[in-house]
Amino acid sequence: MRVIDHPIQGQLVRIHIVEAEDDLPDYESFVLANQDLLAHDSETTGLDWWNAGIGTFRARLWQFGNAHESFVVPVEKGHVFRNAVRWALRTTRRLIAHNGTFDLHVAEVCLGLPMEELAPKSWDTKLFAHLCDPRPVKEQGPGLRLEELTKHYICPTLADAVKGSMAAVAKELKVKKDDVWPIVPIDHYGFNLYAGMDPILAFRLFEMLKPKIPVRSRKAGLISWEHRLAHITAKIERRGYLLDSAYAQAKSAELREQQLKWEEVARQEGVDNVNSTAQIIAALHERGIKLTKKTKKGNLSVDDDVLSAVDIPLTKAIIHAKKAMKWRATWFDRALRGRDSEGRVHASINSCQARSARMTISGAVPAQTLPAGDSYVRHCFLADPGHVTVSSDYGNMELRVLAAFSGDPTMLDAFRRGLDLHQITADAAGVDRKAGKGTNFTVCFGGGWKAIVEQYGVSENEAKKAVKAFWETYPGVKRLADRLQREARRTGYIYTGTGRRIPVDRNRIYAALNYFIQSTSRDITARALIELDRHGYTEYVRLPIHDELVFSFPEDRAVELADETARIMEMTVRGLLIPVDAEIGAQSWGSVLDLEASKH
DNA sequence: GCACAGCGCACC
DNA sequence: AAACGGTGCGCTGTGC
Repeated sequence: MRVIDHPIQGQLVRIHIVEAEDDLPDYESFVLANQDLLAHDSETTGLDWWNAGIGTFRARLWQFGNAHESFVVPVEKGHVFRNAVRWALRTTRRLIAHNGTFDLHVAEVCLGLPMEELAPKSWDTKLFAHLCDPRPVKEQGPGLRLEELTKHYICPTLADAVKGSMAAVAKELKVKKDDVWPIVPIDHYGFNLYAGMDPILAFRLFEMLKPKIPVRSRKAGLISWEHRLAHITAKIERRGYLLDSAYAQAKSAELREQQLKWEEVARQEGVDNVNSTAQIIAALHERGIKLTKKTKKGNLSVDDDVLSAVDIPLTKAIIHAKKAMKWRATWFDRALRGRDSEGRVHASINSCQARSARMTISGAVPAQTLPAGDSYVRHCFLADPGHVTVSSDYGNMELRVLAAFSGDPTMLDAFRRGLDLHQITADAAGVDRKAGKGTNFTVCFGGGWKAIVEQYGVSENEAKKAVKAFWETYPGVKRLADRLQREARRTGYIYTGTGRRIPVDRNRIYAALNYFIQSTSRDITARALIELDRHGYTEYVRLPIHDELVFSFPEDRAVELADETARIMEMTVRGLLIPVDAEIGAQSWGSVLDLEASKH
């Protein structure tokens, strides 16, 4: 057994490195003495846990610890060590981990411990951190990553030292940071320090964060609620989504051809690299074209809007080449790269991520950003063999949430009687429906007339009229917005109906209404996932996308299952129904879009 | 050679 | 008085 003593704010903590079987009795004593509550973490060769079966992914170390002491076990050294870890995970009554969903995947595929066994007794410090303060570092928050939280809540220098230790290892081994994990020697000091410190920090964070969770959030049961949700999204990740590899490969090749063709045109027109804004600006200036639109940082912008307005072969070539590249790389190639041995792709679902607690979905299926306008990309995602895709979405979710919580009579009446809310806004302002719709959405986002002009191409005059009319037509919304802004100004926070506390920046008080609407909507979708899980439907869920759930149902029961799940998803909020519409497609996700399009 | 900021763009 | 909210990712160019 090797020992590393390392200071945390002047106090030494001890990391025990298990090297041989002889070291296991001490480790076992430690686990037994701490079996009521232990933090754990795993170090692996990468993040692609779904490749454990084909041997390209494996667990290397597993660590257990409390606030003062940890043990690092070399699971890759053989079954004796794997068994020792499996035993500890089973014996411990309560497990703490940071972003523990990942470790649950690893425990399942590398140790054969079902997620269903460990999840109910697991606490995730990332969820605790989010309930305390969801803001990322770049928005003056503590962040949600372990290093960031360590820096904010425990010790800034320690966070840098631990993070730096792996950076130093990468440098020493002359590889990129991301490539160090599979090759770093199992007994490397920096690696062991990094690994052994993790559970100690997670344990301390847990102790630190638990009392900081707002009383209202705790009383509302948000802690267990978020954990249940995280375990459901982990099961969705585990199931994965069947990829139509032949289709994806064909489309990737097709787009590559288009990309090369248009890049060649751009080259002949004087732009070697279509992704270089600098080259594009230079080429346009050479042609005497004046650019005026600026980026956020004040530089000249050459986005799609700007380029589309200049009708010459060069801009056309740039637009087409960039789009072909983006679609190929971001959708098809990414999905193909992420396939497991059965041709399925596994999204990474952060169940509680944005300031509003909205989920984010990244990795091989960036579900939330797949092109929605046409079915070209979504065709590559398939329901299981013999299944069909069903997409169930909430109708006007955010506006209904706004109506329900504001209690505004006009808005409530419109939804109850099935009237056209966008037209109501439009009529009140004396503008067309497009401007009315733009106003309804933009106000929900906290925007003003300028934003409506920008995004919906409405005239300045009309936009101003529409915003004024909005607030006059829906006085209940005004009252809700005012109340939330007052609360935010007074306390720095708003609370949602589910007991969630959301920080509101002083210089963006107007965002309070949007945070409320967005977060409440997220919680309605989250509630649906929890209820569906309770009824045993999670195996059919492929993805949650804000106000929509995508299912794979057996074809012969699709109608029945679509209906049952839609009824479970539906929710009445303060007397107003948030309805769900289930669209049944063929096997591919894209087919749902095609069928919808053919109806209209 | 790598990390990071900035940009542009896909979505709700 | 007015105020556009929330994301992830591929690429370039810059700075270390």
